[in-house]
Amino acid sequence: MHLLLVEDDAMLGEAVCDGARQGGWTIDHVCDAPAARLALIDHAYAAVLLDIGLPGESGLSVLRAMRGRYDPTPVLMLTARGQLSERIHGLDAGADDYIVKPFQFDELWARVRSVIRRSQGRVIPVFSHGDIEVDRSRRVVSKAGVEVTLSAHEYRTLLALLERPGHVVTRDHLQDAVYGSASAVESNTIAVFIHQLRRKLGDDLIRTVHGHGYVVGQPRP
Amino acid sequence: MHLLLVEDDAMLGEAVCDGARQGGWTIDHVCDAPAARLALIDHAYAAVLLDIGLPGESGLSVLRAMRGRYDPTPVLMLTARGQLSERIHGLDAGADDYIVKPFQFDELWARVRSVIRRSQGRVIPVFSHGDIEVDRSRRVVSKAGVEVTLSAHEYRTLLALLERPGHVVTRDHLQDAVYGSASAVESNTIAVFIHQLRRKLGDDLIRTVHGHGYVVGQPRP
DNA sequence: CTCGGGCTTAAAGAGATATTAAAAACTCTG
DNA sequence: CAGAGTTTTTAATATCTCTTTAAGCCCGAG
Repeated sequence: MHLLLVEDDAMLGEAVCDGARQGGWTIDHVCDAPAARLALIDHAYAAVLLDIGLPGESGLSVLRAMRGRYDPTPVLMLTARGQLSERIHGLDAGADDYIVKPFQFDELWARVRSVIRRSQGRVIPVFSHGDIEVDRSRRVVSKAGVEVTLSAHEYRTLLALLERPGHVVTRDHLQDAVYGSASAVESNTIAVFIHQLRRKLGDDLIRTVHGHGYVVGQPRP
Repeated sequence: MHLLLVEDDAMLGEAVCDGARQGGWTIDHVCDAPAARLALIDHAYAAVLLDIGLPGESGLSVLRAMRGRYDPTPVLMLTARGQLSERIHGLDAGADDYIVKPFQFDELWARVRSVIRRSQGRVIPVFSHGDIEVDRSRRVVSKAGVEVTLSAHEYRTLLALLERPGHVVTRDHLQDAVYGSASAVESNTIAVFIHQLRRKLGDDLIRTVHGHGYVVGQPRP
């Protein structure tokens, strides 16, 4: 079981990571919202432990982005004492539970187990389109049952497209998905990734919409 | 039959070890949770005698870690009188039985025999992948029926990989598996162990996933 | 037909991983 | 307790993969 911890306090973060590993989980730790975004694109986690009070971009916006693209991964908010409105906003935005800092670790793990258990009914998404399948929990992509290896950037590009089948995804959006919103790249990297994806997965999967971007999905009538 | 005793009280520990040897068992004795973790990775024991009230990290977390990775080794908790909640948590976390300190040795051995007998039905895992076999109870690895000798660190690295076939295991996770969570090593030790494993077991077993870690492929169906 | 966006390619630059070999730390044995 | 043999760590180098760049070609829209 893979968890994601989004927490800027290094001490607390380390402690939570240790605890998680002792509990038999594996856990990734990121310190800010942009990193969290990228991690969530890369993997399907069993649950996310999300500090709301992040420096810069708030944890809430990460949560909103997740729910905006129908990512059902359970989210447990970590909030500071007294921030009642944060909690309300969080639950409103689709968090599954919250715990107030400072907390007992035992309680934290109990809540994590609880949100995971409650989410068992939900399906962990395995994107598929035609003979292409993406298992996000293993980070494995296959075509006609044969495993295909993708680089990190190729994988992120593909996921960003598969998340909205039938919708045109702009180059800018893809750039965000690959590099985070602080996109500092020039040149035609996205075009190159698209080209690699087509080479590895076949020309039919990704259609280009001239002047707009790319689509995965049924040809529009 | 091999037992593991996790107990910080030196006197009691010695006494239990003596008793076990007289009873025809062999027994390893460790004094804290991290040591217990490592011992459990190294060997498959017939049973674990686990003191819950350890200094530092609780015995419960050891138990949870075991069950978290589906280690079916029977666990007999040693608890102090009156710690009812500990006992409940322990059984909850997957302990097989408990005994209250101070105890009669006769009763202890009766309970040990009992949990071992009850566990006979369970399967002691023998990992295998292709022509590679790992017998955890004997700590023996063989390739195509020929025994291969691995050093302690190589063995731990291999087990950490085999525990999640088909999943990418990060370098950090391997580091934890080899050194415990207080990983204080620099340099590329993990890379070296992987290299040795490939040399001894063949290049096909462990695949590297660039930027993520290593995978042992799913056993061919 | 022309223009601009899109595609393809190859190669340089980064970054990650593999491979060594030797030093340091253990272990075992006499 | 010393010395031989092993394991573990370090570190430097080599190799490989991924990423980015840039230049030229192709194609669609107007």
